[in-house]
Amino acid sequence: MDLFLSTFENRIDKKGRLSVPAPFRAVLERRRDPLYLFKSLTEPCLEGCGPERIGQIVDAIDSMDSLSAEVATLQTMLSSAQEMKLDGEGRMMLSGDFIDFAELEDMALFAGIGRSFQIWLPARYRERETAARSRVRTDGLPSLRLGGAHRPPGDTEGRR
Amino acid sequence: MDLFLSTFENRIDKKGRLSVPAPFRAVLERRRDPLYLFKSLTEPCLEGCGPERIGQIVDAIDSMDSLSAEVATLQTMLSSAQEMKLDGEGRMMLSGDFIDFAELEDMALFAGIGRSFQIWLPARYRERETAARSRVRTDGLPSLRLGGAHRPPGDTEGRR
DNA sequence: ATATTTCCCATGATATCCCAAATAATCCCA
DNA sequence: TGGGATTATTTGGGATATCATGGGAAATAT
Repeated sequence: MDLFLSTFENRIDKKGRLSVPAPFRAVLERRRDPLYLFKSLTEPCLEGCGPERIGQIVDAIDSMDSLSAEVATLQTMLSSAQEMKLDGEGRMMLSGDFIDFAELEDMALFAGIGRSFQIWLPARYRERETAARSRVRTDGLPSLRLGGAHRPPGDTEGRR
Repeated sequence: MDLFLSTFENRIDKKGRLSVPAPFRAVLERRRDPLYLFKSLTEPCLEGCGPERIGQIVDAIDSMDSLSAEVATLQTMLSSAQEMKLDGEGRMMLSGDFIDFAELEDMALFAGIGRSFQIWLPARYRERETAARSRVRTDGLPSLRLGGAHRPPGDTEGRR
């Protein structure tokens, strides 16, 4: 299983170009997948993924009550999604809308989170990471029984 | 079942390379597993493991409410995780982020803890080990029943 | 025609590869 | 059991390749 992991910080040059980290490009190229970006629903960052994840969102919407507010919310994810084309060096151009949404300046931080990744203003990402780590100290670790074949509580079994 | 056991102390050379102890490499090679490192959530050290643990975290995230704080915590783990590529001599390159986080200098101590291992600044690890042992004297042993095996009183611990 | 995007090549920084030296562990025979 | 020889492992350094970045020129759009 190849995943988006680790973080990378790249410069947005004065033409607005941004290199996608080579390891992330490698994941997509191995799968011959194009890259999609969309605005996060929950945080001031962009989300990046391949087409299968977009498909999951579409499927999730199809299975819901089409009149519900949740559907309208999820649809905004899709309507903000763009297929990104990369130049020969693996760079993409971010639209002004994306830059404004994530409040990006001259650096962008890519944070791999498994099947997708996020793009943050570096300072903002670090704040969030610090917050997560201090939460561990107060609330303890998320219940993950490492080592055994355990499932986290709330897992009703068979995903996907 | 082969496990990561014992401790090893290796030098970080001026290029930032660090040999993975041969016995640890042997465990991974037998399983044909790549090595992953990530920043510990609870201590100033790095954690090393195989892909199964990373997969557990990815699956746990998928099965949880994506708005929960726990998910953010687990994402922090993944974002700090890197698949380490080893050179022909079994060395890996530590990123500046890893070195800063664990406050490593020119030596790194590998501590095998079964299914995973940790990487510490040697002096810090020894502090912690001393503290753990003195806790045993003041607080008594943690409750651990090893399949009914008894330890004769005075046995300070099972080193080989 | 002017601005913006895309293509192409150049460059510096850094990671990777490859071979060699130094150190530590193991073996083997007396 | 000792001690020298052999092998495994760690460490070092130079050469090579990869990658992020920058800029000019060509292409496309406004």
